[in-house]
Amino acid sequence: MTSYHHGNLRESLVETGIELARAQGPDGVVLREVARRAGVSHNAAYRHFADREALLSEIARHGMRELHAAMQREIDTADAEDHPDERTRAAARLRATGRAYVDFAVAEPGLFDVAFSAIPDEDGLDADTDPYDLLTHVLDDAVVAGAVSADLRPGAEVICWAAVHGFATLHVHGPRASAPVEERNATLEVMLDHIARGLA
Amino acid sequence: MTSYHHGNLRESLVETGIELARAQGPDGVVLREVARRAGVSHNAAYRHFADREALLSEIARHGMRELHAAMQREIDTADAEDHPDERTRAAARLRATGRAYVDFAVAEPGLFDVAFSAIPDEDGLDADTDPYDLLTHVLDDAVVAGAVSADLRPGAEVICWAAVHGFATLHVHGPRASAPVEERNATLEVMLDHIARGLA
DNA sequence: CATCGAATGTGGCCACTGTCAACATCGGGC
DNA sequence: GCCCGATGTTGACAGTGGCCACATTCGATG
Repeated sequence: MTSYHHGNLRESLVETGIELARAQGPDGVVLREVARRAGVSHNAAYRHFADREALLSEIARHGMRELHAAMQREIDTADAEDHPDERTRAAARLRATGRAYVDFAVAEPGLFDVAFSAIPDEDGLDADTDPYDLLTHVLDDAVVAGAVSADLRPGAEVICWAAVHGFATLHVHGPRASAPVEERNATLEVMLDHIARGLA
Repeated sequence: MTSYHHGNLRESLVETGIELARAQGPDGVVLREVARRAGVSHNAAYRHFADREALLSEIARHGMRELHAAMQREIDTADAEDHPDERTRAAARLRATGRAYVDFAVAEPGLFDVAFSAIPDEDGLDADTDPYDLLTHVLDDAVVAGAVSADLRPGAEVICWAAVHGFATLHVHGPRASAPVEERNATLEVMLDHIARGLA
């Protein structure tokens, strides 16, 4: 039954690590605990990861993919709704992007933390799993649709990202962590208003 | 010379801890290393701090004070400049606030990290050393001076803070850490433009 | 000034972690 | 069928945060 060789250890370690990351954040990803839960001796992980940081990087990569997926879902939902014109549709997609980002961070603080605290490994993310790439496309589309002025396009990714990322971190483990949900959501909408107006 | 009683241990520990925090961030603040550098046995720290987290909180408090001071300095500088009217002056102060925040984060990444990663101890910051309070006042003044519309005042602290905080964290240890300084500064100015226009 | 209790610092200990080196076991290609 | 590389295991080490019992010193009280 339990053969000497696990057969699928690397994947199991990553999955277990993800569980720990979700439950307890970066510090919860303890190599020995991961190994224990995977039913394997401590040290076995070293056959698949150079060190703890390498495992964290893999978990971070997964977190980024999840974040990307959550954003894509919200974008698609916004896209499927009725809109009077393409400009409005593009604006809705941009809003959805930001909302999804914050919602993900709040719903999965541990993963979110790991995603941004771990040093990414040498080869980054695929273009189609990188949240930053997604935002870039949404903004490009918004320019075409006339929701974002071409003059204001340069640097817009960073600005949008900064606003939303800061909002998320302040509310995840920062000084705003104790803010009520309704207030958080209301303020977020106001911020998204600002962004939309500022870029138009 | 080296008497049994240090005489000033608590303060020494905090100072040493600050050095470590500045040099290596939160993980660099190792109780035993702090004690070592303070020329005292490990464990002595427990007479002054409940645990490592308590020392980190104290360091975080210091970081917040430094951040506050840096912001205040920039604000004063902006205030001392010539301005055509009070509206412009208030806008300049708001910009200075944001710039100082980012500059501090980039200049003191370790302290900045500790300030926002450590759990603040029970009694928070004095009103006059809390960066958030400072921002609030700057915004209030800006409303009076007509640089910020009263309609847009609610939630403005959080939005300004989020934008600037996100910008800072993305550039300190996030995916934008490798961005060139000129680009960072240029983008920051654009973001400050957005904020100023968005709140007017 | 003497004394004694509280405050402060010490040394030893424990459980735990990441990492390394040596060894065990397995599975697939000659 | 055998052997070598890949994969897991065991044992060890240094380093950490935290607790305990003990040592030293300071300061208030007599």
